[in-house]
Amino acid sequence: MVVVRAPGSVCETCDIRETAICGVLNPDELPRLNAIVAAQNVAPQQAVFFEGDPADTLYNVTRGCVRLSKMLADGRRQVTGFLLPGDFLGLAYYESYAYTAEAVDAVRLCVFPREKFQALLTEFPQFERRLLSRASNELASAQDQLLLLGRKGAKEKLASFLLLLGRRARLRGTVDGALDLPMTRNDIADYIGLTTETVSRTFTKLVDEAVLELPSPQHVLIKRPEVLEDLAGEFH
Amino acid sequence: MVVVRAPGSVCETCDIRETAICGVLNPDELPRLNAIVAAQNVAPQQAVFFEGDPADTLYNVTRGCVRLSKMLADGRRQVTGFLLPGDFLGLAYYESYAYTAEAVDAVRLCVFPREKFQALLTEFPQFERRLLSRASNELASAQDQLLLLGRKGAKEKLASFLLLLGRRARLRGTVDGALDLPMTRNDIADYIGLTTETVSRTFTKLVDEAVLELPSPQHVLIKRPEVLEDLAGEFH
DNA sequence: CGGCCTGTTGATCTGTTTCAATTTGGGTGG
DNA sequence: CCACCCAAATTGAAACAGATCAACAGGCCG
Repeated sequence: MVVVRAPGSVCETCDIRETAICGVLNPDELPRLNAIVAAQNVAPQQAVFFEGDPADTLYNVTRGCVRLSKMLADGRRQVTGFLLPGDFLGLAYYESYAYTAEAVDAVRLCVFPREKFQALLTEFPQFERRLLSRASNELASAQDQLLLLGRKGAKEKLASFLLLLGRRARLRGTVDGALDLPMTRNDIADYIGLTTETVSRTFTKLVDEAVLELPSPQHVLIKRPEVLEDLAGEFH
Repeated sequence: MVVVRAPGSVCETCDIRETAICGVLNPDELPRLNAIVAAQNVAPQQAVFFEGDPADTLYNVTRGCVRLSKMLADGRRQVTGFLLPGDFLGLAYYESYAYTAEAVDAVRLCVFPREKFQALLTEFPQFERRLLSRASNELASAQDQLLLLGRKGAKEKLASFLLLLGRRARLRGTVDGALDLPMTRNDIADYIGLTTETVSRTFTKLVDEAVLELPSPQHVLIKRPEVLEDLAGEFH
């Protein structure tokens, strides 16, 4: 694990600062954060930490995609989330992490030692406020995912997943309708509670129905988003 | 909806104060909380609020069981949680609630107007700290539930559910192994992602295997908790 | 060039749902 | 107090979605 001390200007030039928690700090507070942060690169498929590890570090994803997962004793896996740049990682008010975090592709993280981070929380209340707001958004997303896993069929699950990725991609200014899937079919399957085969079959069904195009397995073009919305079936 | 102004001494005599968020306040801070709280009774099956309602109130459950749920457009329902006395309700940092909250049985709530509650948060930082810690515990539970919904079979799901209730009942000092189920089979089914019939069948299987006894549908005796633990399959 | 990992497709199998019929139990009114 | 009523729970039989098992294609890297 390579941890590099961050140069003094990292935060100022960080292009995801507004979307990350750091965004609540104003220019004269920023150096305080800068002082406790380090950068870390994680290679594809490498773990950031494992479920059960002592939770002594907090992270901010600045590049790449991080996969969160939990395992059953016999090896069945549930992916509980995918983190993208701007996402916060490591909020654990027990002493140990509740899930494993691994890099899907080449990942870069901002690393905060827990003690120092908590000191900053006390110093800057708006920081804690922001964190609570984050946590509560994550809770809402988790509940959407409960609905997906508990009550949706295969097609509905995949549709919801693609829309979710689409929404997040749009926030980060991608070409509308073009989606990049850094994760494998197996990762997707473990996220939406299916098998690789069913995910694959469902993709081909949606292609047959002209809802999607798949120039390559990791590149999706959403041709008829309204059909996906319909399938996702959210009540609004 | 009946909202009763609370008498001056409510909080002092509240028997769930230690387990609720209010527990972080010391005796001289308590009156400040008392000043903004009201009591509310909710009859069985009545809604506290609906998904989408403006989130202008926060609650603390002091008696009974509250069911949280989300619906799909066609009526399929996912129960996202059951709240018991001491549980906090209404943490929503959007303007509207992300789920519906309904009384399972006779429920009593402490009601906090959002504005006033937030003012208290600013005034007592340890209050906000506690809330963040709650949120992060809930997040951890939600992830357990994702694992359950996404990767467990019917028997494993029911086992996990009963163990969860058991753990919570033990915290509140019940006779070990005796469980009360205030919710219906249908509520359970919608919580663990099954149908009423499958829940019922799985109960009878567990009774046949002498893991449980069912003196009545709402009263469970756990005879062999180790079998349930085994079925739940948590990795520890 | 060859091997391997990922993805796709096909055939079969199984756990859970669905549909349908009973049974049980708690609450209500006579 | 008892009989009735209705919702909830249980049980059975049939259907189905998705899993499992298996084969094969394609791209990438050594």
